[in-house]
Amino acid sequence: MSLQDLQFVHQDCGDCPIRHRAVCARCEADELARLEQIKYYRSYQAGQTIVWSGDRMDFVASVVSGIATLTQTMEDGRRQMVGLLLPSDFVGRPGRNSAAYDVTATTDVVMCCFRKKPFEEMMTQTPHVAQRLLEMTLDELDSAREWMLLLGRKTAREKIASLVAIIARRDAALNLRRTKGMLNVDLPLTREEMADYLGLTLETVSRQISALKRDGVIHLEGKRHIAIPDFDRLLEEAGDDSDGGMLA
Amino acid sequence: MSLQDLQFVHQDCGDCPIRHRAVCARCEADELARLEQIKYYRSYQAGQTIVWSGDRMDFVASVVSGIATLTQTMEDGRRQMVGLLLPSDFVGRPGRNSAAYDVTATTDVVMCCFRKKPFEEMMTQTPHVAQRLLEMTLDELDSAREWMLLLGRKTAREKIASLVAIIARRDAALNLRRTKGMLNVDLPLTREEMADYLGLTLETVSRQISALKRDGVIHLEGKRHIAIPDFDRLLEEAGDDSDGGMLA
DNA sequence: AAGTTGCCTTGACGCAGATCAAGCGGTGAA
DNA sequence: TTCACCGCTTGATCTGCGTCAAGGCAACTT
Repeated sequence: MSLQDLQFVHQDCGDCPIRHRAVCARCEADELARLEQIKYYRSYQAGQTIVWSGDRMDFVASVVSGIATLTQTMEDGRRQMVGLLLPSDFVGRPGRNSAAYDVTATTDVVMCCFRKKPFEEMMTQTPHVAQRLLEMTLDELDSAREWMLLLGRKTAREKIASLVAIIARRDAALNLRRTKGMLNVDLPLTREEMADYLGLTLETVSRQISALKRDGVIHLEGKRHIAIPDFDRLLEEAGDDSDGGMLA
Repeated sequence: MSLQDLQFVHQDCGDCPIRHRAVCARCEADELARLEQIKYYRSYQAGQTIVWSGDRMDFVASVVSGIATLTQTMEDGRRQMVGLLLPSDFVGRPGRNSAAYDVTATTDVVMCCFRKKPFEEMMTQTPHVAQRLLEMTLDELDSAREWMLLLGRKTAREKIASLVAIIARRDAALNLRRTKGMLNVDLPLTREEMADYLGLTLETVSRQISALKRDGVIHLEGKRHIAIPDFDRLLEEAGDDSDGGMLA
């Protein structure tokens, strides 16, 4: 554990989010020390599969940089994305040792891993970590349930608008970027990945993006960059009843 | 705390599942005592709403008997069920004090409640409870994600078959009922509730149930009772790749 | 006995989104 | 320079499920 690491720890953002979010927030030096001893980093290239569904998984991890996805696949190839992992998101499941879905790196990804056994042991001794993990898991459960509403009941147009809004919100939580009063968003996903996320086909995704553009809800710059002139309008298109306090 | 209660505690099933699942499994008498002091029971009638989305929710609870549902509703009335609470399931969210979805009693329901504040305090002192809760939440997250695959990618027929399989499996975990080699299942939901769960309309639910019956995948006895002659056949119809070890 | 209500089934029809297919622009390799 | 490939767009057509509508059955009320 270098001095550099320690500095990170006592700033409000570290290179290893789990350390920060689970432990550092409370600045418990001994817990930190224990975590430091069992952690290691791994890198993955864009497109690379990190874990296959059903594989033995003997670590838990936290995304340091890049974007990874969780997907489930049916025998005939139908795919559904069930989670999007952004930096600071947690993956892995204490108390189970095989993965339930494929984890794939969408961009180049760096993960901060902890071997599961020692991590679990540490959890039994440091309630803060278990509690923090519980909070994070409950958050994920909430967003999974929001996603169920989207998948089950929203139209294609609403789905696209929701996705853009969600990405904008997540982006904004990190660094809000505005130019000329517009909210700017980079789509980190291909049309096909969006389709897998939204339960649509890539053609429908493309058509609806074009439609939203035509109607002035979003502005397209290139294929992956979106500007949002009016966030409330977007939320209306998404069928959401509130903006979740993002711009409050 | 009555003698009766104590007896339950040291049997392998209590009237209050959280006590059993979170604490009693490890037989920690003092944790139990603390839980006992802050718990109380509440009953709800079939159809009654337990909490409205957005309401202040100052307790967490565990279902003792009956069936409750979690639903989200859009302004225009489109509804999506996002969870089905069977006995022993947990509801409520430590660390947040408003409900994120409607909780409704489908049948008469008895809940074992804990006021949130003291429950949270207790959690900080007793790592077992937080850990058990984490495990339960991770399980819920897994099933939410399985449900996302269903909502996003399965056909109406597959959705119905999946629902029947899931209810059969849950039922079986408690008490497996077979007559003449058949698995018997009572549907605890109306057609409309099934539709809200599966992201369909009640007409489609009805049609697909009829179709599965016509094709011999299920036998209907009355409107709510189903017999399954061949569970593997049902799973095949559901598009699942394994039976999750239920009959192993 | 007749009417009401809740839950369910079935039919006819229309539409949102899937499927099939063609083509475009950018990028990298030969 | 040409070719191939990938990600994307757009058009034409098809289809599964939603929508609208009618009616059946069982339980309950008057």
